[in-house]
Amino acid sequence: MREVLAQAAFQLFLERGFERTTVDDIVARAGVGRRSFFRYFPSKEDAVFPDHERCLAEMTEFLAVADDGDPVGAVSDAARIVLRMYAANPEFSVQRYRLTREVPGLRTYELSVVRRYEQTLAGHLRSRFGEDGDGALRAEVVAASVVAAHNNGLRLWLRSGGEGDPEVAVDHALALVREVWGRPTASTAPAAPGASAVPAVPLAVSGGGDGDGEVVVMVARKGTPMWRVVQQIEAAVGEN
Amino acid sequence: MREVLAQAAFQLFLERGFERTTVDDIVARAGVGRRSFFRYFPSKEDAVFPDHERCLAEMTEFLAVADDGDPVGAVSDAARIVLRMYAANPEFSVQRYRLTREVPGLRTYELSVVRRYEQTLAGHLRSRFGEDGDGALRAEVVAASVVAAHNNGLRLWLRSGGEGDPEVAVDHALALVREVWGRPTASTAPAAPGASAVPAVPLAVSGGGDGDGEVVVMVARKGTPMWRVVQQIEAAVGEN
DNA sequence: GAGACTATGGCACTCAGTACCCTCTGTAAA
DNA sequence: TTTACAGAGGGTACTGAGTGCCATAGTCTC
Repeated sequence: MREVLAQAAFQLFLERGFERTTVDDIVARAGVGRRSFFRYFPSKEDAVFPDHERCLAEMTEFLAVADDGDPVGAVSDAARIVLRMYAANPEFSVQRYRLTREVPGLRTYELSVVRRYEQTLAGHLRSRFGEDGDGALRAEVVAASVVAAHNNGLRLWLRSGGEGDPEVAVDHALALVREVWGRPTASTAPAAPGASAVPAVPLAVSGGGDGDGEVVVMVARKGTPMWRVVQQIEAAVGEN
Repeated sequence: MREVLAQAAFQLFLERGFERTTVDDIVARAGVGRRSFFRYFPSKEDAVFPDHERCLAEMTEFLAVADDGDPVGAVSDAARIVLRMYAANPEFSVQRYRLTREVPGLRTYELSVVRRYEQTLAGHLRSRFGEDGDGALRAEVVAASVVAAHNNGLRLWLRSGGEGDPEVAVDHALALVREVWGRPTASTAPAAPGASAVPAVPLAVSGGGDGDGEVVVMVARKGTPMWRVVQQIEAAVGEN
């Protein structure tokens, strides 16, 4: 029923445009009563994004059981859930993308959906980073970065007409975020030449009198990726 | 006229709530015809944010003449224009914030406004970073980060009831973004204790045979803020 | 078969937003 | 002084989204 309505609605949106299609048109084609439409979709816009609710639930569930050791990695993987939803129906996704670009109401609606994803990610990061200090701030900025990177890669694929693998563009975009915000794991971070062969060796040397006067000497090859340097220093200096 | 309508609308929204106030109520209180309302505001929501259009124009103008040497700094300063608009009317801003939090329709509307700011910032960054390669990607991620940081600081101030100076929270939030995405300048970066007294001393020592085999030794006091460490290393290792 | 529960349809209503046309006022040309 | 014009505001009627309420039909339970 829900499926029938969503398909009828989408067909009509493509044929006549979103605004020139009334709910009466939709229910007429679907062969159901008008009242039933609003039982399945709270608004006309919802019929265009019938699967986001499910996807959001999936993301929430994923994050609930996610590995705690790498929060940024976890939210990046969570973002990939959305990507896979789009990739599961390339043709539909591309058509919807073109439709959404044209209709201001749909663009606004999509913003609210994206915002819910972002808040879900931010909530997870906040619980890991801690509410105090800059925890909440970092959580929101990282979540926004992940969403922006994901959407950049996704749009690249959508604009191409859904050709090829969208994962490559999104992986690349997310990697850029992780380079600055999080510790990449071996599975997703590109192996940097030299970095694994001659890893940076943090070496703490007791210097002055008080604890805060300690001096850290860090050695790295020139060409070592910045994330790797930061990773090592943070481990030695201790998050400050 | 526009002002009269906006004030009448806002009064009623506070008294009865946004959804329980009709446009007829507003024009009745303002003493004008219903048709006039929609001449000045395209929608009921617009009456809640009467100054964003002007603010967006101001931001666009600012970026057009902004210093090109520090794009991230320029968009951060551009974001502060929005902050100052809020800070100019603390009472109004706080009341509107509380109203917006309660009404889903207003939240969605605000998202679309924020999105336009973000795209303005991203457009400026894109023109500086270049469209090719990761330029567009970086532009969008940085713009999203700046907006998220700005909004975090702004919301902190709004939740406090508009007490004190909102600039401090926003400056701090934006500084965090600049620590990872841009080079902080002396004026915006907080002076870290110890960092200025005993600055990190990057020291490049030629190591292996080829240029890539060079080794960088970096010395810093324990307690040095991470952004300062990264800043020094980047200067020595050279952006990689 | 009575009662309860669920899915669906129908009807009437509110209200945002728009199209069209009206009046009024001020201004400038003849 | 009259006429022509323009622009601000007002009025009316309409479309269409979304909601509340009730009726109906199928289904399950006891």
